[in-house]
Amino acid sequence: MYAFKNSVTRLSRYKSALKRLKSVGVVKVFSDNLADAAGVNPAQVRKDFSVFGISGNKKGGYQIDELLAEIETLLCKDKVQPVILVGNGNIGNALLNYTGFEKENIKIVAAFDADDNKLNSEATVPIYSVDEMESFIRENQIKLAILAVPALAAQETLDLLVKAGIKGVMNFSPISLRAPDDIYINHVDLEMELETVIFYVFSNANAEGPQRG
Amino acid sequence: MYAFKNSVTRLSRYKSALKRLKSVGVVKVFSDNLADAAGVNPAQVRKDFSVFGISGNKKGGYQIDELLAEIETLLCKDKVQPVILVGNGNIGNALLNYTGFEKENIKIVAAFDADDNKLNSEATVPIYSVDEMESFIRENQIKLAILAVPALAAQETLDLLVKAGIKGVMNFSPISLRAPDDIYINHVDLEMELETVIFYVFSNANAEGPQRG
DNA sequence: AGTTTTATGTGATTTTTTTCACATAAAACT
DNA sequence: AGTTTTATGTGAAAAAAATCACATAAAACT
Repeated sequence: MYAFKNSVTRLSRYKSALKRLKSVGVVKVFSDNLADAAGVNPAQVRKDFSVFGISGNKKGGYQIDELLAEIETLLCKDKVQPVILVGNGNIGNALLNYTGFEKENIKIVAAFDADDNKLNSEATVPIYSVDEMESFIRENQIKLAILAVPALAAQETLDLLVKAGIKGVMNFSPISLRAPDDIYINHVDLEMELETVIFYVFSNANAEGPQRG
Repeated sequence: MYAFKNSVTRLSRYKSALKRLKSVGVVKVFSDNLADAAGVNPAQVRKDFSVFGISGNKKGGYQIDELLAEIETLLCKDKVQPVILVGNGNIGNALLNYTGFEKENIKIVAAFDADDNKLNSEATVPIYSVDEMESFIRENQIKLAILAVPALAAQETLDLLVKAGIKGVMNFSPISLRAPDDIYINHVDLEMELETVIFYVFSNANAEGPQRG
């Protein structure tokens, strides 16, 4: 349903690699440099750029500044993206204090929790009651939410978010959610990610080639 | 390099869906029930099971208990998996207090940090100096690590982990890491995940069908 | 100005992943 | 016991993703 998702995630990875290269003074990259820095195949880099209409200079590679600008435009980094956080538990709170989003022009503008003891409308990022969530979303026309509530509350919270006008969700709740087709949900499942690591470390699924003698 | 990675991550998702179904009293599932609960195609479920040698009953579907047991064996859930956490910052600390791992038989046995002010060998999960990390890994034969250190320290920390015998890493540091082929690294990039959501919400890349008019 | 070099951009190819579709076998029903 | 029903398991087909390979054009060098 969502086309070239891998290309989009790689764009993000290229961006991060480019910033790193830029920070050490590099001005120009070639597809193989960048591929190397991003851990992919050089043809993949060029193909991805082709998909998004990014072009470089024959023989001259890509000017990092220009390339970054094009990628950042594609990733909507030209203005601050306001996001709300729902669920101020363990993970939610870490995300609230996470400095990584800000440098990517993503700002958590408010958090919401069902537990009244956690509310604090005076905090740098105010924490309001979920009862106020729907009106906040509507009034501020928020389109993005980070969902970090317990599994049991996840689906109903999502329904509420969707009803209020949220169009994209990063979901940390350990449950697959249902939403209309025009809502984009990215499920970040920490247990699953770690279990995948465990599988490859302890299974012999990654034994190379055919087993011999 | 790592075969059927998607099948492995789906296994994890099936497990979680099955547990949920079990918790509400369901005893038996069919490939289409499970597919529905896990958000995939029924043929995908059967194909995945086929890959891992899991079989059900012709016409009778799958007994949840048996199925769960088989999946859990595949995912090495028969014993507690000891993991170390490196980097006790914002994200690291949230993971330390995250209750989700424990119910999956994953236990963070120790944490390490470069900042001496954060050390606490008396805590439920002791926090030691990184200087002690290598010997801890060797002595306890730890194979799994969660890496949540700042980008600048990530590669050298990884090198140290690998040298000490770590074979699988869940990496939260916002940088792609280099490691020998026999080390499995799973990169969880929070900015990237959120940027992907932003892309699909604000680009018109997901407009349906060919543009008309 | 002409030649050589070199890295892009993209069709073609290969590989991987997903889905289809149906033969098969077990259960349910008569 | 025989017939029908129904869901598995898997080859075959389709779709998607990654990689190859080369024509092309711009830069560098003579």
